[in-house]
Amino acid sequence: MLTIAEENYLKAIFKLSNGEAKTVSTNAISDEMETRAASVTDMIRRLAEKGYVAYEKYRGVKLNPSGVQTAVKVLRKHRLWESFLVEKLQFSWDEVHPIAEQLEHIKSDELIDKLDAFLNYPKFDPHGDPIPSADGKYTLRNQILLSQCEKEFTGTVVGVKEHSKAFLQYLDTIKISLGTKIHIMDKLDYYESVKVIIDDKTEILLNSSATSKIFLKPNS
Amino acid sequence: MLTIAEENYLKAIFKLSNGEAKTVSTNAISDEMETRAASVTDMIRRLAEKGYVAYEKYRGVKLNPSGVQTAVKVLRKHRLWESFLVEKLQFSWDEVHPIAEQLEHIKSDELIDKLDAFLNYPKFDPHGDPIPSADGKYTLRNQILLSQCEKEFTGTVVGVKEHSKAFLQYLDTIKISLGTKIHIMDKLDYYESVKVIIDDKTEILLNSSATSKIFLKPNS
DNA sequence: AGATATTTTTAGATAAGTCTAAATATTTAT
DNA sequence: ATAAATATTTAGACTTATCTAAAAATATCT
Repeated sequence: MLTIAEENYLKAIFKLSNGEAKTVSTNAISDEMETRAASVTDMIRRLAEKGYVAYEKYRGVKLNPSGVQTAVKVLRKHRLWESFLVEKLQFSWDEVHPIAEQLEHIKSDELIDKLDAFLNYPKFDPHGDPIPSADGKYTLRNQILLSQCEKEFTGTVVGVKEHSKAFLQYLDTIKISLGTKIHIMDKLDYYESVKVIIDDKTEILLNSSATSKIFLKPNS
Repeated sequence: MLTIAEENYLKAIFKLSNGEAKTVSTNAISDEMETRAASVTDMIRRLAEKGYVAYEKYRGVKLNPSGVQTAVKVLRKHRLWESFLVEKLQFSWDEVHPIAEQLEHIKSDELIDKLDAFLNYPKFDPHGDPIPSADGKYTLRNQILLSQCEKEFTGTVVGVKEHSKAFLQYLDTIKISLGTKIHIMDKLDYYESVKVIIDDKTEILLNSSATSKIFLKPNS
């Protein structure tokens, strides 16, 4: 049985390899997890012994199938719990991440499947991330970062890349949430700023720290 | 911040001292927690240093107010989660204990209070145990063990003392659950057996291993 | 009260997970 | 292609939570 720390490392490696079996460096993991590189090396050796990752000294680490499976399951749990917190307990989307970080490590397949059913098998969580089904499958949506959209593009917010309270509250204050319609009026050179209209109403200037974290789906 | 192990020790001490500030022995704790006495001594020293318990070498341990408060809070969480699992996720009462043992250690006051509200502030959990409110108060019901009832007594099942799957499934097979009416027809000497009628229908012989674990409330 | 039994504590070990500091390997830049 | 910079690993230490075996304290029994 995996420990919480082991699950968190697998989750981080999965995140850094974008879900694929890409090689990830020790430093990238230590950055992501806010630990020291030496700790990462230790843990990776343990995970390699248990067969969850393929590891070559100085060459980085790659998830094995069992590692991918575990990471996806933790992600499924995290996102289902976030959905529960928002849908059933009236939490706002900026409050749920740290609580779900704890809940995602509860061990019970029956629990997570019943929770899934209780929530009516949601496909996406409150931040727009896809929720893997019990068999580990999930669909990546047709989405594009706001920062990569052209002038005159119109789309709907379907996800965010960062889940920090600060960022999500900023989005709240400028009235951006999942489902918000965004039209790009202009792209400025100044700090890669983008002038947009929100829900056909408010005109606002967004800089790259926002536009690089907002996913849009093209409007039909 | 308390670790899971520390919370579990406080919970065990609370249970053994029947909620009161009674002194508990090292061995009693090691029995309850299925660890060795030496481990208990270690942990108790740590809890004493942090102020949760009063400890005198060779004389046992007693919860301080902060220890009682912590234990009650863990109990509140355990019982609310059990209620959630049964009421909302359709678990049966014999499945929820081990899952709640995990969930009771999730740290978030807001979570537990919102869960309480979502469940509509239940007073008792699926095993009939009282659920402490947010301020730590809870009511002990007027209840008596079946084994201590006289002949001709009639009462309603309001709680069970043991939460193991085996025991609860046994109660299921003999059609005893919370709310079941029980009338005592006779008390036999043989293994302290008791002859009862269940819900005015089924006559059955219960031995002490059952009667010492079933709480009844007198019928009016 | 003294011998024996029981309980509790101490001492030393182990595993997980982390750290710092130093050593080593790899990459980059001239 | 070699020196400098960067990345990674090793070595050794610490904390938490556990264990076993031995020592010490307390309780029990005649």
